Amino acid sequence: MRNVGGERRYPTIARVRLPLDTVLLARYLIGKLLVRETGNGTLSGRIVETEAYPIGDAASHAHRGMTLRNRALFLSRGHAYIYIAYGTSSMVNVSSEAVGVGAGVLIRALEPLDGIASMQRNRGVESVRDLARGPGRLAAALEVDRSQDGIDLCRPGPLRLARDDQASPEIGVSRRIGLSRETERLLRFYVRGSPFVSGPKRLNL
DNA sequence: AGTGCGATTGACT
DNA sequence: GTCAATCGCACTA
Repeated sequence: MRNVGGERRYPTIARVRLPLDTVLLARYLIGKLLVRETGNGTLSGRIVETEAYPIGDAASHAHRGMTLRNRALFLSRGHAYIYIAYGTSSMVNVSSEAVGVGAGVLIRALEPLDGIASMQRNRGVESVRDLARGPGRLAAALEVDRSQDGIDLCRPGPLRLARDDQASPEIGVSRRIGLSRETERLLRFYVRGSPFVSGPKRLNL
């Protein structure tokens, strides 16, 4: 979506447009845009991979109740929950239910759009394909960390969601990645055929 | 105050 | 394909 000046526009997504269900939201977010405004300009990417962590899911950080770390999961749908995994990688999630209900959608990969040169600098990597292929990588590329935890992604600000008027991509479904206590439910969604999707090949068919 | 564990990544065989 | 680095945080006492 570009205007005549060639600059991409990022229309925000009203909260009421977000599905009121974690799994539906995970699917809905495929093809939408994640936009990061920094002092040095705009960084953005198309969401090509998500995972749902719904109500009652034993693997969800919200499963054992609200804590200092996970409280953003209990905000109304469309707020950022950001945490650090393995001491080094920040993970970007979207809260996905009503206020007081803990659930979220993990954004696992982006197709880089604007600010690619900045992302390459942030990641120390040239390959555009590898800039945001993986949850920790995309956070590093977009300069996202715990200081954006709790931000409303449905309002203008340093981190937000945006629409993109493109043909709806073909969405694939698989089990989730990287969980030790694996559930059998199909809670991972991705753009079929996209080179920007993470995960083993057999899960991306 | 101490312990154990990851919703990962990058380096390596 | 394997494997270890790394540290914030929840949990136990």
